[in-house]
Amino acid sequence: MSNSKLYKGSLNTIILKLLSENGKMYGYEITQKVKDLTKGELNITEGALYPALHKLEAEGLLDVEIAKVDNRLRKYYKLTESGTKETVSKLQELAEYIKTMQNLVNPKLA
Amino acid sequence: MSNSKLYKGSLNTIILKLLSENGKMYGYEITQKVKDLTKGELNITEGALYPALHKLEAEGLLDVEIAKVDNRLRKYYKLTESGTKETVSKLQELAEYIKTMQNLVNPKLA
DNA sequence: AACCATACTTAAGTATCTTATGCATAAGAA
DNA sequence: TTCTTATGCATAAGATACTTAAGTATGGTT
Repeated sequence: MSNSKLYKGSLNTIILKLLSENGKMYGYEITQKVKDLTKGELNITEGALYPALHKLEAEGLLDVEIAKVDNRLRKYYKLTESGTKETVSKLQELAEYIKTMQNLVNPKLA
Repeated sequence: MSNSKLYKGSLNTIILKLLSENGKMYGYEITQKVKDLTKGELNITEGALYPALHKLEAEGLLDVEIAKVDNRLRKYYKLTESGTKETVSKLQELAEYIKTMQNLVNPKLA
């Protein structure tokens, strides 16, 4: 996913947030979007992404819709209702994490 | 370490930064300091901390000094020279990670 | 006497990710 | 026209970082 271990644990948050912004996306599209938005700093590997999508679906946070474009398969994912709630919660967790870490690392601001 | 998976991968950064601030610390002290600074939000478990300290020592980033206080053992850790360098690098990574994630999650600022 | 705080250790299990491989279609370069 | 690259998904094996849990030991509190 990246050379920095810090990204461990943030993949689900990224997926959920992107879906909440873009309505529906397919896996490959997500990898490209992330590469784009981060100017190449963050590259999500397929080996991480697809199992993550399957798990989120199994947990009922995502719905799938299969499409065929140019004779190629695409699996579009979108948030379910509970997926939308989870997105809010994950984003709060991220904000909280960032605040906590800045507090630890930059205690002069505390 | 915490209910949020986001902390996965940031333990080493936390240890190194605390040592760079406080000169030398022992394991138990680190857990208490983190609990303090984060008002209880982040609790580092012993099962995570002690192996991490041993590994950082094995990598040459930390030096150990054993002390006996009140008939109890303490192992004080402090940064080596290369540990100090690594701390700088880890803190840069953290800043970079935060920037990237805010970009992904808050793209209006991009 | 029982419990909690201090202090360190380590083993077993889990989760997340990397690395690698595989399948399949299409477009572009050599 | 053959080879590479891009598109698109899937999954198994291994690495890593953590959780959970148990163990050892001292000392203060109820």
